[in-house]
Amino acid sequence: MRIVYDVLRDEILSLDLPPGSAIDEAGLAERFGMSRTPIREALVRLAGEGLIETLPNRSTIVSPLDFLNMRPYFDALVLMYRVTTKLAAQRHRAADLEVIHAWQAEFAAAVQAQDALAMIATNAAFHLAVAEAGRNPYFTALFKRLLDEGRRILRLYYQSYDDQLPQRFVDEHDAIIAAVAARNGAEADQLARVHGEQVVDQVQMLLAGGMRLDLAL
Amino acid sequence: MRIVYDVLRDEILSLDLPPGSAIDEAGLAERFGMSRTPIREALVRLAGEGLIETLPNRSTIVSPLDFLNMRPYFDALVLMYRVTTKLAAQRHRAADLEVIHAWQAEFAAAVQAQDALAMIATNAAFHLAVAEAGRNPYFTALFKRLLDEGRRILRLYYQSYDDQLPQRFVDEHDAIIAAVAARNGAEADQLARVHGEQVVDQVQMLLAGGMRLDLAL
DNA sequence: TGCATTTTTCTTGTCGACAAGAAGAATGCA
DNA sequence: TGCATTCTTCTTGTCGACAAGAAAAATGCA
Repeated sequence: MRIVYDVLRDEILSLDLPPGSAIDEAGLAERFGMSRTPIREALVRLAGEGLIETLPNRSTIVSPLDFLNMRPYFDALVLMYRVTTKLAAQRHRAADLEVIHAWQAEFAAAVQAQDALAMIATNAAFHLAVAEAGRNPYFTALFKRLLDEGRRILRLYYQSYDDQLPQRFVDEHDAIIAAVAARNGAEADQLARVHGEQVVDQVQMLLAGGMRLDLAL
Repeated sequence: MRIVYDVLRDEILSLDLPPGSAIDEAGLAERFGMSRTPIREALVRLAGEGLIETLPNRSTIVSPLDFLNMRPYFDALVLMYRVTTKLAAQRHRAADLEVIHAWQAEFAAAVQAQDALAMIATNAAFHLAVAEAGRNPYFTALFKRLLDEGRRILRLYYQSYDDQLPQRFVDEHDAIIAAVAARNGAEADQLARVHGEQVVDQVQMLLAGGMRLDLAL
């Protein structure tokens, strides 16, 4: 059922269900007050998105986070930052900008309030709104998946600022909005690249250092 | 069950199940000699990949092909051609080149034999092998999905050559292999771009023209 | 006691049957 | 006859129970 899928997905992405933990169908069935059949359908969907891994005839577990080879993840993330922003500059319509502005306002508010969880959510929503304006469902879908996967990783990132994200990020978002509004694809691309690489560098520095402790979330 | 998923997937991509046609669970259950439960699981997986669309409490149909807005599809395809080839140049290992060479040989043979279906399959396998050498599962997954989706579209393309693909494509593959082997990322990127855009231009010419007839496949 | 083998016990995978919901057919009324 | 409403019929969604398979426990033998 839809509900089961949504709840489990959120619990996985928020690390309520820690990576590697086992998933018990019968238990979930009891918890949600329904039969195992709809539970299994939700699990199949989650497996399709790579959020859980199902060992045949054996247990199914929440997909582990692989902190060793994150290079591919970051490469993909930065490229999607770039391409979706560039496309937004080229293909956006007036109404799109309103949505983007709205999310940027919420993001700024979250930064102001030093609310880490809200920052993660609104930042993702901001960039997704930009991606939507680019009108390429293939890129948007991959980007969404990367941002979701990132919810499990980026949390470390925000913690490195002690729940305090620099104002600079808000400014960069504003610059991106300006480039998109001006339909300047090259500029939008460049800004998105810098914006993305900044996140990546920071997280990699964290991982290179002794940030192992936080993984026990 | 795995088998059902594979068979249905192939029938959809090969247009044996035409876009828009209805899918009957009970019928499939009888055909595969099993209960509806495993059938449904296969359908959920297919829906997750966008190959079928399921109207709640109503019928489920094979996803229609949208020939009007294919721009996003082509944009994504060309970008994935480029980025996977470039990464292959940067990250491949010796063993990867052997696999790539093997598929290129099969592709050349298919062109020689003027076997359109084999061309489609081996061309996709060739580019996927290149993508695998790039070692970015996010890009590879999207690329695979685009190539699969392309099996339903590209067929038109190959028909435009009357099942006779120019030798030029084989040569371009060779050039790509050379750039990858030389670890020349920029060159690989450029070659992949031209290669991809060529396919796109050709298909778009077909669609602009009166190629509507073939859609009744 | 140590190891191989059997048995038990879970978990997952599959089944047949029933419930729910929607589209279309049939009916009744003006 | 035309239209709204009820009823039928089909398809999908869910259920509880059973089958299959794997890990763990127990047993037997040296």
